[in-house]
This record gives sequence, structure tokens and C-alpha cells, in this order.
Amino acid sequence: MSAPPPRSTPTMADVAKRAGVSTMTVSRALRDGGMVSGDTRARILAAIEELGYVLDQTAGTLSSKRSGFMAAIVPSLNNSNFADTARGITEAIEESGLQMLLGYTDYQVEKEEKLIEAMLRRRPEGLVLTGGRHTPRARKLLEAAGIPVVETWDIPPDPIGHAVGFSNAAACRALVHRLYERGYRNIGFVGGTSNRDTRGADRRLGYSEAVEELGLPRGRIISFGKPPISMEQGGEAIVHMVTQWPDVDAVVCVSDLSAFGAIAECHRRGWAVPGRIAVAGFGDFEVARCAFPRITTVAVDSLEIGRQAGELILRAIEGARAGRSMPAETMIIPFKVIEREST
Amino acid sequence: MSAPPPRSTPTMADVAKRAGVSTMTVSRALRDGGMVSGDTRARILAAIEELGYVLDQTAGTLSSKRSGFMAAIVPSLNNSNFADTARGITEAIEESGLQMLLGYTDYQVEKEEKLIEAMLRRRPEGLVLTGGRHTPRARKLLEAAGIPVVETWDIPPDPIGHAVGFSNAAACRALVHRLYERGYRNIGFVGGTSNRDTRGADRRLGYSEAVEELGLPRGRIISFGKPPISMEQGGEAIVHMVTQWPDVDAVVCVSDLSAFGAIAECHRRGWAVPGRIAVAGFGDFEVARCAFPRITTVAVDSLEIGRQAGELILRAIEGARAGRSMPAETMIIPFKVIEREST
DNA sequence: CTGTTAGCGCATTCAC
DNA sequence: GTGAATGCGCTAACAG
Repeated sequence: MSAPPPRSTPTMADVAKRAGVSTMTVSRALRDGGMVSGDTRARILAAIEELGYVLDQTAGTLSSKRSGFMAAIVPSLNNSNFADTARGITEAIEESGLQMLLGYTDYQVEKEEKLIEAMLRRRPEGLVLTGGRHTPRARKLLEAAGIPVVETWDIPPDPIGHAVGFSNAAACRALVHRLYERGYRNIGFVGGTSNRDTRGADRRLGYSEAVEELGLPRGRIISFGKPPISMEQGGEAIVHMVTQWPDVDAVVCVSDLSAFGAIAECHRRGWAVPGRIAVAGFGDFEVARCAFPRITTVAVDSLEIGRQAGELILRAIEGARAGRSMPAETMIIPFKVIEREST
Repeated sequence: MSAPPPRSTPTMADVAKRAGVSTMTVSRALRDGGMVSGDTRARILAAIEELGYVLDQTAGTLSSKRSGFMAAIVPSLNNSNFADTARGITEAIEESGLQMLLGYTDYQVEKEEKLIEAMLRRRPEGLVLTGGRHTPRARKLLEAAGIPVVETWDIPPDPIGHAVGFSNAAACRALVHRLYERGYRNIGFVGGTSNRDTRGADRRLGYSEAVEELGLPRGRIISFGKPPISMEQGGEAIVHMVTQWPDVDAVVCVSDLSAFGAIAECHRRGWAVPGRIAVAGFGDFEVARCAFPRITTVAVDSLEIGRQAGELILRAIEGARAGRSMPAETMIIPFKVIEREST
């Protein structure tokens, strides 16, 4: 009699032996709907418990050709909008047994490409992306992968597959119009320089369109560094804005975070908000609801974007499993300008 | 001649055939250090390109017994402290080729247990957790898995494996002492009710210890609902605090977010901060650095916690691959009380 | 530097 | 309701 070999992790065969059944029966007992008698199942579960067995899904994936997970890629975790979208996806797929693999790009399409490739190596059954801008290679990889794709937060001109989002340009344009209605006539914009943040660039575009069509003075744009957008940047930017164009009476910031930073800096300098200058943000972050003064913003239901994207990818995945393919769908999530005390 | 079967995704065998080599050579060419002649490699890469081939790591995992990823579990994505820790982990493992699978628990140990089990099914090579409190079953699963584990953000009394963190109680205690030195004598605490947020509970404990040893009036604690901690909760809480104990001259909040909410509410009510009441937070979130007034807080290097945890898990994983095992290590990350304008 | 053989742990498919 | 044979796509180990 030789000593039991020091096996690292028990396998299904170990469980089967212990329960006195075949591995196939164990496999069945582990999935719902597995046709196994109550007695056998109990013995199997007991064996699993005793052995501390954990199913190796990796092996299951190989033979069933279902990895059981989907991947989601966001620009940054440190942005509650995207964190909410990720939560929405999780909520939508929770019941289905699918898991989500989450990655982030730091707003760099090159990182996104690497990440997509890395994820594809693990054979996700679906993929949710943020934005509509990707490297050509990333796009090619996605198309070749033949899995459902959902792009979120933008309405891409040429979607890869499905899309769930809204026009950032239109939203920002609506905000400027609202400020105009409130009597503001010298409206500036504060945002990032780079086009890394395509949603930020779209918002700036919407701003420019609005001042153009309203006949307001143009070019009152202060740009700060790369994303992620920070509160500090907003503070610096508004100082530049007021220094450069002292007649500016309202500023639209690319996000609530920079709007908040701008307002805090105004407090420090004794510039009344909105008395001396009005400040609006974008995104309806918690800080905008809670700050003093509360910040006018464009609210987008980030969670809902995630939920819809999650449901869409889920349906597409279930369709694909059943051999059906779904027509590409573009879902528009409404935005809403919320006027608060800062304007 | 039959038509080529409609294969979904090309496999390594397809690449091999096209390049006129064996699959083994393709496999080698795909890893660095694979001993393959330049010419062969070029042919293989060309074939990969033409076919749009993507390696199936799932199959590789099965035969090599290396999944190539580690898992990290945080309470919430929507908290920049944890998002930073996740970033730190990513940074630490980036070069190694390991990937990170990220999950979150919504501050519920039951969800954590489910998540750990789900992740273990995919055979991570290591696991980074937040906090030291887990269900007994979760702990058992982890121990049975036989992979390196790092617990972060706390110093657990009985660590599962490695730990990277600090004493939340000691940090909060230090903050109260600092307020005492500044002359505050009626110090309150604002935090969550439930013990779901164990770090929050530890901070409250540290507060209680401090007022005890300083001989200050006790029990001035306002509790609000479940985590995640919101700014709104801080605003409500400070009103209750001032109503219930009008003599309170300083409040310690369980996080900067609630501190910020408290301060904003004070602004609204015309209570000067710190003139009428001083407010301190915890965590050194961006909002604390940027708000007006800037918020006194306890700074913890969240990113560094992640980096250290990442390096630790990386060394442990590489050790395990080489057949070595590492002695459990507990790493203390220093915290620092940062006094700012709010006290 | 390259190929062959074998097998990772499970689910599919078919048989009983 | 249960079992046996087979193969998923890749890599370890060895041979050449």
C-alpha cells in the first residue's frame, strides 16, 4: 500500500470515487436540472463537502465551449459614472449565472486594445465596451471573435454591434441652451485637452455648436491636462478663465468633478457662485447633488446604461448559445439637464 | 473535395497547418523565450495574422496548470480608496503578464463568499481580499484552495496568509488625539450603524478608546445606515449631532465623503466650519483636498496598499510556481493625520 | 530548433 | 437515472 499521493486539488474523479458514482453523475449533480436521484445527489454533495472540492470551470469551458463569463471594459474605475455602469451590468447578468470580468483602460485606446486581446484569450461570451472609438486592430479582433459586443456611453457613428448610450454633444448643447435661457451670455467651457476622453471631446463639440447657433462669443475654452478629470484641474481652469475673459458669466465644465473644483476655488477667492459666475457640470455625481451650492448638471442614468447593456449582452449571449443571432440594436438613454443652485 | 467546415474560431492546429509546422512550434512562438528560428516565427506570426487567431488561454490553463490570473475582491468599486488599491495591484502585476480578475461584495460577507467560490472555479493563482472578516466557509475554501492569499486594509487578528494594511482603530484614535491637542473637548463621531463595514466599525472603536483615555464626554455617536457611506448621510448626521449635543465642537466622520456632506450642510445652515464646529474625515479622498474648507483627514496610501499587496501576491505566486512556499508576511502601511482648514 | 505522444478535468454524446 | 467512451485546445515531457 503506497501513501496517497499529495494531490494539490481534488478533481471530479476524486469526488466520484468517494461517492461511488461516475464523474458524469457528479457533473450532473453540480448543475441545476441535472437528472440525479435525491439520494445520489446527497452522497455527492457530502463528498464534495468533505473533500473541499471546487469545480474547475476552466476544464468545463473547454469541453462545453461556454466560458460562462462576459467582459466589460471601462476607462477608469475611479469614476462613479463608470462604476455605476459596471454595477448595472452586474445586476443585469446576476441571475443568469454569467460572471463579469472587468478591465479598465486609463482612457487609452492602446491599452484597450491590449485588454481586449487579453480578455479574448479567455473566451468571453460577450463584451461590453465604453465609447465608440477603438484601434483598427481592436475592432478587427472583435469582429473576428464573433461574440456579441455592446458599446456604451456614446452613440458610435459606426457601431461594432449593439450600442447603449446618448449623444454627449447633444447633452452639452442642451445645457448651454438652458444657460442661455437663464440669461447667461458669456459662457465658457472647461475641459481636457486631449481627445483621449472622447466623451469629453464630444461635450466640447456640443458646447461649440451651441454658442455658434446662439450667436454667443466663441472660443472661451480652457483646456487642462489628460483624463481622468480631477477636481484640482477645475479649480485652476476657472482662474484662467476669469483672468483671460473677465466678462464670462457662466462656465460649463466637462464633468461635475471639475465643476466642483472650480466652485471651491471660487469660494476661496470670494467669487460668488452663481452671483459672480455660474458653474455647471456634467454627470450628476453625488458631489454635485450635495455640494454647496448644489451644482447644475446633466444627469445621465449610468446605472441604467449598465443595466441595459447587461440585458442586451445577456440576450445576445443566450441567443448565440441557442444558435440564433440578434440584429444589432442601438438604445438611446435619455439625459436630463438639472438646474440647481450653481447657476 | 468538401467545402471547408464553418469553424467558428481558428485553433492552433489551423495556424500550424498554414505555417507548415507543428502546433508545438506555434505554442513556442507565442511565448517569449520560445526557442523558434526567426524564419519559422515569422511564418507563424503571418499565419496568425491572416487567420485572426487568438490563443485560447483556457485550454492552456488546463494543460499547464497555470491560469495566468489572480483575483481581487473589494467592497465597492464606487470608492476611490478601493479603486486606487485595485490600480495599485494592477500596476504591481502588470509586467508579470498576470491578469487581475476584479470583483466586489457590496460590503456583504455572504456575497464575498459566493464571489470567492465563483473565482476559485476559475483557478486563480492568488487572491487579494479586503478586510479580515470572512464567513467560515469562505475561509475554508481559501485554505483548501492552497493558493496565496493577501488580506488588505486591515490587520486581521488571525490572517489567512499575508496581510497589507494598518489599524483603522489606531488611525482614528490618533485623529481624535490630534483634535484634543488643538483644544477640542466635545468630540463626536459619525459613522455607519452596521458592522458590515468592518473598517468603519474599527474607526468607531478607535474613537471610543480615545475619548475614554482622554476623559472626554462619551457616547456622542450618530449612526446612519448601511454602507456604502454617502455624502448625504453625513449631512443628515451632523444635524442630528448638533441637535442632540449642542455643545459638540468637533466631529470625526467615518470617511471624507460623509465629512464633506456634513460640511456642505453646515454651510447651508450658516454654521461656520471650523468656527461653530470642526469636521474631520478619513481616507484623504480628492474631495477632502479640494473642498472649501479643505478637510482634515487621515491619509492612507490606498495605491500603495494595492502595490504592496500586488507585489506580495506576485512573489508568492512565482514562488508557488517554482515549488517554494513563502512565509506569511504582514506589512503595515503607515497612516498620517493631515490637518487642514476644517479643524 | 522542432516534432511526437500523452493528458490536463470536464461535458457531450450515446448507450444502457 | 447512470455510465463509458471521446475529445475540447493546448502544453509538458521527451525524443530527435
